[in-house]
Amino acid sequence: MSTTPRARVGRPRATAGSTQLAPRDEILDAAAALFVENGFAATTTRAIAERIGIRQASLYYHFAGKDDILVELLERTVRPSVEFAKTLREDPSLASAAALHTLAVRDVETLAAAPHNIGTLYLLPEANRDRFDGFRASRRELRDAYGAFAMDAATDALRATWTLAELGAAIIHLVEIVIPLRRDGEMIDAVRIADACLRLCGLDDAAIAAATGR
Amino acid sequence: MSTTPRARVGRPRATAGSTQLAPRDEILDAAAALFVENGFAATTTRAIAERIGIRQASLYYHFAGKDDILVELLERTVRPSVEFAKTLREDPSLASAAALHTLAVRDVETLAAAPHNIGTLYLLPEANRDRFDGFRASRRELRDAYGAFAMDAATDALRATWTLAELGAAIIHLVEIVIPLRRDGEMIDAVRIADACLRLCGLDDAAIAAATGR
DNA sequence: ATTATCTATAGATCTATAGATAATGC
DNA sequence: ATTATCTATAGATCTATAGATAATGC
Repeated sequence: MSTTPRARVGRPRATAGSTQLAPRDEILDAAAALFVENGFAATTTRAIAERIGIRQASLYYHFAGKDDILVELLERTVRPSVEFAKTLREDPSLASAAALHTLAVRDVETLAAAPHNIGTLYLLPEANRDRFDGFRASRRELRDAYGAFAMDAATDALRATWTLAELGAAIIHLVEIVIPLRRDGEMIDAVRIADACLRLCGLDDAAIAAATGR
Repeated sequence: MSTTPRARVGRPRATAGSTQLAPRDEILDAAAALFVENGFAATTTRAIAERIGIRQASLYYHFAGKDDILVELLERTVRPSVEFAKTLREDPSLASAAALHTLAVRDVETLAAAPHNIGTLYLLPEANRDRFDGFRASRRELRDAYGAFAMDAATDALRATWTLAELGAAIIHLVEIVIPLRRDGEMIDAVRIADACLRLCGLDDAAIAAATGR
């Protein structure tokens, strides 16, 4: 019943560890776990390689450098959210408050389910370096999507005192509370966090219930 | 009018930079700025020393190792909050909701005003290492103080579904949203964040107004 | 004598490159 | 021929220690 393990092209690894993933994905997975656990600078290329059973130098066949591994991890993690936000913006039947709530729930659930609590990478000091400005641009895009929904949903009083970028930043960080909470092993409730996002916009319980169809 | 600069004990520095701070505090300040900017592992002892105009090896007269600098920074940053929480708990005239709000406002303001946005150190992956368990214990103490106030102030429905530690963790992370917001240059409003902490406990606007005497 | 610095350096890394090698593909 | 690994290593660090030195304190 077992499928014959198809031999791979290229010189075999010294330690034959069977894996289903493509080598590049193995590296990304191992690096993610280690970056989250120890940080970027403290994670050596040797540690990444050892975790998947290859030699340190072999990493460089798949990535030009250690930075490039983090670049790809950050991009892969943020991109689905940006794209989901885009589809929500294009739905004319969806009120802003409902869109904001939907986006927040989706993001919280994604962050809560992602392997290795990979959202932690957003909090690394290195993620703010210029080298990773592709990621930072995506992040700004997501922030502004949150901000646009929020400004539209917010009460007049709030709209007069917050900018779109400020409100977006506050909400995105509220959503990302799930990251440290998960690290601490605490309970996560996507709807409760999404509700809090709407409260931040000045909506009361009745307005939240109306916006979310409860 | 200028006070005569009093000569210091010990061999003079190669580059005479005038400073008011004790050398130990100079080191802590420089290290804080660099740890926040680049992270712990990426900050070299040489970079810290250069920032204050001493040789790399001279750091070791004041600290046994790089870790000990971070230990002291973390402890110094969290301790005032823990102590303030303790004084609030000992005040019998203060309702829990009011105490929670007061503590949150104070913490947000402290984090917002601290040099170098030093609260960022809490987010470093290294801060979770065993080596820094003194800090982590202080942090748990603060979390549980928040949790105790919050559980006491919360609605029955909430008390039935959250543990003290969970609610404390959620609130402390909500307070600490100020750290990334400040890094991004966004506006900070301590009262708004403290209000959100009470909303997280299920209090409505009227209850929040009552608790904070508005 | 004490203090706070300095110079010099050992020993342990760490990243990335060069070039060899052992598979499969055609 | 192509692919994906391996071995070996250069060059650049980085932390921490040893011991000298230049001030003040008594």
